[in-house]
Amino acid sequence: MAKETKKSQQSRSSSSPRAPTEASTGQMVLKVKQSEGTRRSARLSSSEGKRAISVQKSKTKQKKKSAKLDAKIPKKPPTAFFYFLEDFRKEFQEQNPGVKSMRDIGRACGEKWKTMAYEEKVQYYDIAMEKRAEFDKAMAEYTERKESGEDEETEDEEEEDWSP
DNA sequence: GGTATGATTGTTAAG
DNA sequence: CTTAACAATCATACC
Repeated sequence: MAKETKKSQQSRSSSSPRAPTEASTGQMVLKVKQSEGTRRSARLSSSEGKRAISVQKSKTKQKKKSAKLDAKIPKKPPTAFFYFLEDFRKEFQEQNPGVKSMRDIGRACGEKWKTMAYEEKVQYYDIAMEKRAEFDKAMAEYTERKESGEDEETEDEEEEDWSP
C-alpha cells in the first residue's frame, strides 16, 4: 500500500506556496519551514520594536465553560500538543504516581515537547491536521449561517426541567 | 456543592 | 500584522 504520509497536504494549501517542487528534490525534506516567518518572527520583531512586549499579560484566563459561551461558534479541536498530552499523561502518571495534577504534567510535557524531534511531533501534527480540516468545514457553515442570519436559532435544546 | 483557577502549547478568528 | 482567546484536564482554592 502506498499510503505513507502524504495526505497531510490536504487541499487547504490552495494558497500555500510550498508544495510543488517537492517532488523534484526527490528527498522528503519534510516541511520544516511551516511558517517560521510569520508569527514567530513577528513576536520577535514586536518585542524588539516595542519595549514591553506582551508577555502574556492576560495571564490566560480562559475557562468558565459553564457559562454558555459556546453559542454557535464551532469548538476548537485539540491541538497536536493536547494529543501528545493524552499519551504523555498516561506515562507520566505511571512514572510519577505521586504527581498532583496536570499542572505538573503540563510543565513536564512542555519541556519535553520542545525537546522532541520534528518527526516525532509530526505524527501528532498529522492528527491535528485532520481535525482542523473538519473544523474548517464547520467554520464555513458557521460563517455562512452567520451571514445568512445569526438571529435565527432553533432553540431546540432548552431542556431545562422536563419534569411533568 | 459548585465554580474558578492554574499550567502547558498550538491553532484560529478577528481587529 | 498583531492580539487575545480557547482547546483538555484535574488538583486545589474559596464560600
